[in-house]
Amino acid sequence: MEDGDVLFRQDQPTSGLCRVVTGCVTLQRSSLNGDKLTLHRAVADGLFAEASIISERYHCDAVCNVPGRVLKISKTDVISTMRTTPVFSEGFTRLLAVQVQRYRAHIEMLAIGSAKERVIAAVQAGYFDATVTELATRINLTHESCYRAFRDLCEDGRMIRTGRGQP
Amino acid sequence: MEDGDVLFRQDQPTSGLCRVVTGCVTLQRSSLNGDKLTLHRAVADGLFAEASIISERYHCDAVCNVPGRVLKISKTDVISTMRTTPVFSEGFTRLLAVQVQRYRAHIEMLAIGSAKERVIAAVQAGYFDATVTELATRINLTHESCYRAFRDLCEDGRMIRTGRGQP
DNA sequence: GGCTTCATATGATCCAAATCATAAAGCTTT
DNA sequence: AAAGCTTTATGATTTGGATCATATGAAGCC
Repeated sequence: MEDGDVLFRQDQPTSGLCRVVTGCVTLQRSSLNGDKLTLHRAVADGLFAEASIISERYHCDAVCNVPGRVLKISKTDVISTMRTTPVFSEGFTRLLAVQVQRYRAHIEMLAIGSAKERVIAAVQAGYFDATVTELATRINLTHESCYRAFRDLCEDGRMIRTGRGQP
Repeated sequence: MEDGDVLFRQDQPTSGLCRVVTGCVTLQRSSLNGDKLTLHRAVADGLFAEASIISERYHCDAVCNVPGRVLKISKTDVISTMRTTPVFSEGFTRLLAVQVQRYRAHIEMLAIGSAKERVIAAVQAGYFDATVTELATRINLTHESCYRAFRDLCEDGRMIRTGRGQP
């Protein structure tokens, strides 16, 4: 899996769920006006496309972010394993529940009105793992506003930034 | 269960998941500055507090919206039933997966910049089931902006509103 | 009936974030 | 090393949504 590789695309029929062994995959949806929205990012040992087992079509694109390896598990395998192995069921359920909580937290973050507060919340939640532009997009801000928020927060002494190159 | 009844509160230890038989329950979180955020609304036959089986404490409040009956299922019961009854496991998983999709759709909606477009998307998604104020809060708008969006959309001929009293 | 409360609705004003513009630093690539 | 790209960064301007103010109609209550 190389950088930019598309593992599946929105509206394609679902084949099953995926496990990231190494590397990183982002799930994104393109809206009608063309701009992309990152919904989830799966890193090593993370699962994605969990919803694929219940829906017939993927509802977002999966694009490779960091080169690595991905394991595909077919839909039928998942369902049969769930029937035979309760531990797997439990683990899978737990995983989905964690996702639900994560999304809830994200929605809560998006409800924060002020850009500064939203940026702080995002950084505290560990969202700042790539570029500022990417962080900004994830929390519905322009990169300009995000840079300014960083600057102001540093000026206020609420944040200290070191080594810009690697965040 | 009467209107305004609190079924559980944020940070209380979890007891299990709940099923709405009749009535309606909203899950909401209060932020630090005191204003509430609706995360989910469960109507008849809906489950809520699914995440309770994996976390030790509730991470939001459950408040009765419309009087009715709610069934509580203990955490241990859920886990043991999952072990013995694969069909239950499957159904539960499906439910969580649906939730994940719902949240993803919601996040996507919140990414819509223009108030007018966001309101349209919300209405199309079936969010307008109560008051305008409530709809506005759910999509991170003030009720004023929401009313204006409705008015403008009607003026543009993109929407027709009838019978204001009951939406 | 009169009172309160809430949802609806709109006008006026303000402000923060978007937009537009520009530039330097860093990094690939040729 | 020069060219081309992205990321970081900030200034100037605009604008759309928030805020504040106000009014009306409907529901509930004593």
